[in-house]
Amino acid sequence: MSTSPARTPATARGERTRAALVAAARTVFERDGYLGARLTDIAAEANCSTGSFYTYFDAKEQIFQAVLEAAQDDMLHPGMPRLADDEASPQAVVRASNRAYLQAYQRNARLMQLLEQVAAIDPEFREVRRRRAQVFVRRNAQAIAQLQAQGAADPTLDAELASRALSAMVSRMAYTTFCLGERTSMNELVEGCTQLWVNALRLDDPATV
Amino acid sequence: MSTSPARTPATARGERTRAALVAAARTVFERDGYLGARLTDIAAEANCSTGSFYTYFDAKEQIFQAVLEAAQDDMLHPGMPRLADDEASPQAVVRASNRAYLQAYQRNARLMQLLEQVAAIDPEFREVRRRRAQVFVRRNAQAIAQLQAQGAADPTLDAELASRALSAMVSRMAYTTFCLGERTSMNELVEGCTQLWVNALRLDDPATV
Amino acid sequence: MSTSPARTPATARGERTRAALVAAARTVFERDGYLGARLTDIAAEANCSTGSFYTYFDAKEQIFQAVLEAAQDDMLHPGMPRLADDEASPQAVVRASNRAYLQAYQRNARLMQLLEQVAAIDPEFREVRRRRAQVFVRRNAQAIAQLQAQGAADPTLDAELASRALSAMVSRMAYTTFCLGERTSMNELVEGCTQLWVNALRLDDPATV
Amino acid sequence: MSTSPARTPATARGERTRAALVAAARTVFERDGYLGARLTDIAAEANCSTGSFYTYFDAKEQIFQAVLEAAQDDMLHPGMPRLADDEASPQAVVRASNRAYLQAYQRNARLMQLLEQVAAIDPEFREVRRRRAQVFVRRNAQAIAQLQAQGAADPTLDAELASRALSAMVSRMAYTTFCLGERTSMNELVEGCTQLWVNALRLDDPATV
DNA sequence: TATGAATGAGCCTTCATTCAT
DNA sequence: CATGAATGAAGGCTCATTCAT
Repeated sequence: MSTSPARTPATARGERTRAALVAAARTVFERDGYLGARLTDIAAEANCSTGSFYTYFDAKEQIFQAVLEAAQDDMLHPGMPRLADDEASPQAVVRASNRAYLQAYQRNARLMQLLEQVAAIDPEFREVRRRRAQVFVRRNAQAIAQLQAQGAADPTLDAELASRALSAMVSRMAYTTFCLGERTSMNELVEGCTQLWVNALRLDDPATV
Repeated sequence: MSTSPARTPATARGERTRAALVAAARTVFERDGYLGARLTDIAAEANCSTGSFYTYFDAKEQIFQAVLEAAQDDMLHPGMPRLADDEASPQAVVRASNRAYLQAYQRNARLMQLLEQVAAIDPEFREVRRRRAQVFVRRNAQAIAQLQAQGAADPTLDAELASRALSAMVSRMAYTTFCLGERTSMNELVEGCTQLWVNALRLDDPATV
Repeated sequence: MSTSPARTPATARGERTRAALVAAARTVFERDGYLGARLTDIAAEANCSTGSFYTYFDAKEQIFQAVLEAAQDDMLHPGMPRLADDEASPQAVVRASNRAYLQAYQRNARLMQLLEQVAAIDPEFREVRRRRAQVFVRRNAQAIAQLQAQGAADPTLDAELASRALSAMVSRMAYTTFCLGERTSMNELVEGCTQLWVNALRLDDPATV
Repeated sequence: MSTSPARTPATARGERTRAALVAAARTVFERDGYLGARLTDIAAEANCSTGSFYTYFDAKEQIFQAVLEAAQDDMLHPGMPRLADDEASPQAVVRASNRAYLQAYQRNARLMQLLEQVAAIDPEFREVRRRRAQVFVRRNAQAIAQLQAQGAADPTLDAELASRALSAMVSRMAYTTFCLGERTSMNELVEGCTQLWVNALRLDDPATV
């Protein structure tokens, strides 16, 4: 699964069909859920026969993996607004970072919910989700450690654990808001999360500044 | 589903059969997952016929609901150590509260993972999970508001949002640790979460004390 | 497979259904061949649903195994006419034995052809066929050895190998005649095979008598 | 099928492709069995497209037929060591003949097993097998008749039936040994079969000499 | 000729649910 | 109440064969 598609199309026509299947799969998955999606429906949506599905994928999991991969660029590298920008205050960086994350989440909300669904069912996708989360956790842990080194963040925190916890917090807020329909505005979310980050890390505590 | 069991056993014998089914269901669900569990297996595990299953339950969801209810006491009211105890410092209360929650989660980890699984699949159980979470969020939001009123917590925070975020944080740490196997000790968890709560609420900030 | 049916019916009704399925299977197998037989057809022929098939059998092989077992009594113990009869001449015994075997083969010709078919496809049934053949080979090898000990058969023969070869000879004659339609009368067969056995073992050679 | 290949390649390139397909088919058939072999695999093994397969063959049976034909020379005319050699004793001729047959069988054991497999499934190939067998049966029947005419073989035997039976015997011994793995050495086989032939035909009975 | 993608009929298998005893 | 056999809709998957390039 890690290497996703079993067979790669050799011709342009094949490339088109495969792409059509992946697009159709996303549509059907988002419409019917992972379990509810039938390969038949995906093929139909892609205007091809069920046999063609098996030309490119071995099973539902595999095409879901392909759907995720097709969306990953947008989800993993949300237009990061100068995270390492020297001029920006740590607080501004946190805010920008949270906003970027939350907006990317919102854009791909149906897909994120699907990932939650599949991860709850299939251990292989729990691993996918874990890896995805870890990208953010690592990135944030390093930023926290750097701030601690600069004397700008609470030095008694375990950077790794704090990153895990605060990242989980933002991620979970995104999930409840965009997937479960908890009614909160983007601004509230961004500001609320940012304030909690800032406080938790003591970014503006006079003692740490 | 909301009113859980369809039919309540009239005889003692029926009571026993029903209880056996619920216990068997928990065993089978925890062993095979929600989707993997077949009603046949549950009946077999309970040493009764498949027909008997339908004497007490209408469907798989319903018996899962019953399993949850049977476990709920332990999960919802984890031996709360005097939350409103006037003598205890806010920090001590947060710590005790987190520890109680995390320990209850650990005790019921398999079931919590199941709930995640089912919630990811079935909207009715998303609601169950939401209600369960809300109990904690409310309780914590009230505590936060009270501390704010006492001048002991950052007054600029939105108590409701902060509670949602920080509760989600702890809950998600519990999930990754006890359900996904992230290796963190109970003490690390309790202390890490507590410190982040304390910082985030500015419980020991001189300015707020 | 060796222990054939996975689940044994508990009630009389189940017993009836299972028996109906086995009978239907023999009919369908003999009509359509092993490969051509669809589980659907077998269930239909037995007047039950496809689901019922799976109540008693896991797969086509398994029900075929059951069909064989149901027929085995007639095939393995063909009314052996006093093989160890002291009064009978060895030649008479060979003749009677061959006749009994060939008649049993003829009675079950369609099934024997099926067994050949399945054995050619499935290694497990090659083993079944081998075991069935071995029963005859052993029995005959012992008879040959006994005749040798009595000075009534060519002592230079390897009794085991001779038995294997001569048994294969009769068996193959039965196959080509009753399954492939080679036109030979039962009498020709019996007499021809018997004469070859008698000669091959030198049963009436003056030197060995 | 009887007229084997549907289309004969016109160009040298076509000739090469066709030959590659036949060779690949033998490899795949021997590896996966007749039923297990997919045309796709054969084409892949021959390093050509599935489409090309249909340029030369109409179906799986047809290429199997081609495989058999390609191997037939070695199988039908095993370097017959002067069968009609006047100088050799009948017994020596039988021995040489059996050895030649058994060695040819051993060389082509996988293919012979395949032929058994296909013959068990497809009536057309039963006919192929029958014709192949008949070549030997005829040849042997003529030899037997000749020996009878010379007063060297039991004159009471039906030459045709005896040939059928004794040929089947050798053929079946070859099958069980080389295809089913019955452990018997080539020498044992040759000597055992020869002795049974000699006895059965009474080739060295003083009365017939 | 060669290519390899596209086709789709066809069969197997599962399991929640019903029902006769 | 208990039993467990019967049901059958539903969907996954294969692979021989066709066809557009």
